[in-house]
Amino acid sequence: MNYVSLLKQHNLKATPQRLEILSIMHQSGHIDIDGLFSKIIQSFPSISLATLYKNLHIMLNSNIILELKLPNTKPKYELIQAPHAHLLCQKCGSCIDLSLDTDTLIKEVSQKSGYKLHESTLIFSGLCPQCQNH
Amino acid sequence: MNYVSLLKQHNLKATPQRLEILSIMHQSGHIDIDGLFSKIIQSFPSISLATLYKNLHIMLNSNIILELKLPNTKPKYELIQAPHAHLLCQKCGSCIDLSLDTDTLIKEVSQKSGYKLHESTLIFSGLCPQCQNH
DNA sequence: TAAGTAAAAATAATTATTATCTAAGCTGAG
DNA sequence: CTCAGCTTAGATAATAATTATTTTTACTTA
Ligand SMILES: [Mn+2]
Ligand SMILES: [Mn+2]
Ligand SMILES: [Zn+2]
Ligand SMILES: [Zn+2]
Repeated sequence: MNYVSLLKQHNLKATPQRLEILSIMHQSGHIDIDGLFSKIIQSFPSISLATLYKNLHIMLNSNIILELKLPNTKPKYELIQAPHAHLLCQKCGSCIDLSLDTDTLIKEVSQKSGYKLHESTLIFSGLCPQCQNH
Repeated sequence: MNYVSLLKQHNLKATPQRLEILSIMHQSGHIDIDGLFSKIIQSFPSISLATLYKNLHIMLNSNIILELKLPNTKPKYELIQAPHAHLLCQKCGSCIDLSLDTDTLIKEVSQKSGYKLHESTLIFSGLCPQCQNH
């Protein structure tokens, strides 16, 4: 994926810092502000949390990334892809994607409730396969 | 419901402040820290946010109440009842309960993923019936 | 090149949350 | 009943998290 054009599509300058944020997110999948900071500071030693927050907000508003509010932790950020659910391990703290047919679920709930629904946040918490053997 | 015995069941003292917190939550359904504070201060003018946070944490740990992390707002708190999903209106900000068979959903996801799941957070966002007519 | 713009950097300010300390209230042993 | 022990509210301070402001740098283009 070409992040330069992704940013330009949203009328945002493709600065090296922003490209690195997106690249880190691509590698990490789901990452919180501190994880992001400790990684990006390696290539941009002078960057500050303020710059990071600023860029996260800008990219959130442009719908390039999304913010995942999870129980018991700081919010995590990820690149926007197809809508999906999340699996959380309460022991090791891992968070992984779960492809799930959110569309039909949303339609069902829309009918049932009378709401005109646009999005869903579906988080399932428990023990991942590894953590079950301990 | 008798909040005195509810608290005692969890080995917590049934102080007037805690009882009032629970009573406000019962009336309000879903309420954030500021809403809670502005209500409770009417009956307990000397209470502070610190006391409020302290008691929320205690009751969260005892599983008397739960914390709902919603997009774009401060977390809301509610009494623990049967597991359910939530409907969020992006226009008026309302948050209401949606009874939904979370059990079968959890079972499906457990099978599919290999996780041993204990709980789910299901939030649907969109427009409530009222807000659709504007 | 000079002007205009957008973003990074540096810093300050604000807000949100947690920690510490003291005093008050309840409880149960003697 | 009374005192010691324990829990909590209240008061306050400290920390953490986020946002705002200002200055500097870099890029674009006329
Ligand atoms: Mn994801
Ligand atoms: Mn609810
Ligand atoms: Zn795990
Ligand atoms: Zn509405």
